[in-house]
Amino acid sequence: MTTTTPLLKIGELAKRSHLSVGTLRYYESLDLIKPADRAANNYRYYSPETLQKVEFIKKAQALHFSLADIQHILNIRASGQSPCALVDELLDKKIDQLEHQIQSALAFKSELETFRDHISAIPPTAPDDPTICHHIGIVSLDV
Amino acid sequence: MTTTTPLLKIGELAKRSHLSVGTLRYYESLDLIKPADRAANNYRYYSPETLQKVEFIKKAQALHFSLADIQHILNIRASGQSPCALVDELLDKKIDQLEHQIQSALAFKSELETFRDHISAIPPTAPDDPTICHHIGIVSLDV
DNA sequence: CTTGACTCTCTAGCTCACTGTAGGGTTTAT
DNA sequence: ATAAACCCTACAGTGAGCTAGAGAGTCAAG
Repeated sequence: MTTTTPLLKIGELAKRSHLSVGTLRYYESLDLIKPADRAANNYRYYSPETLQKVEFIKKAQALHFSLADIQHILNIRASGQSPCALVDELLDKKIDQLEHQIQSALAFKSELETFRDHISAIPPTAPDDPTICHHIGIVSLDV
Repeated sequence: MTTTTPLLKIGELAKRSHLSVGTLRYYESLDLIKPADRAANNYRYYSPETLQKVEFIKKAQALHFSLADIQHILNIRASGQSPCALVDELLDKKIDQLEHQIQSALAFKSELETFRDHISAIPPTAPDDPTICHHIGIVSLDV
């Protein structure tokens, strides 16, 4: 009693993956997925494993991997190797990037706050003043 | 002894502002600046105040205001009003946005770190494993 | 046999702040 | 007179990840 799992048309795959048909075709254009078959009508027919692949893509995206990263991971896997080392490396990189982002956002935020405090003591630029806005006019970004 | 300050050609303005000629023309396309005159040769001739305006734009950009924001500020100024209130409001908004960014980056970073620690205990996906990469396979982002 | 829901390809558009190129005209210095 | 250096317009391209639309073909149900 072998249940033959049928191939999926793109709409079906879209429904199950909660991605749009357009997105799936876009992924194909990036060689992330490809249909197991193209019937005479030129319709895409996907093997059910494609759903796993798409879920993988979504999970990797949730980790903020780019589609290019994901393509790379998928290529390694397709060549029969384990992509885990790459994944770990990318993960480390992401964490480092986040740390950088956080630090510079913190620094910039405190700069802006200092700036805001500084300008709150300054009256608004008068209409006949040649300056556009003193509040910005004084920016040197060391405040 | 009145020194008549001459009008600037675009290359001169570019040099003094350390912006490219292309950028200045781009700013004109966004109505951020415009030449005081166009001579018979169709060259742009800028009044020296344009340099102040361009410096203003650069300072506002340094505060991470978008060109659309800047255009808005400039329009208010051009209509004879003080844009300072708008500037203050935009500044507050930026600070709030930064705070949000920082918080979500922090949260996401600790999520990634937890995830990394979690997967470091898991062996790499074997080549004959149907999973693409266990390290990502287990992502649910509550880890 | 027709209607509606699907599918296809190809193209363009979105955001943002530019940069680069092609194909011309103008000015300045020698 | 000529060559370098400048100026002009108009359009395409960048990155990321899609979305939307035109125009056409296909399939299943009633």
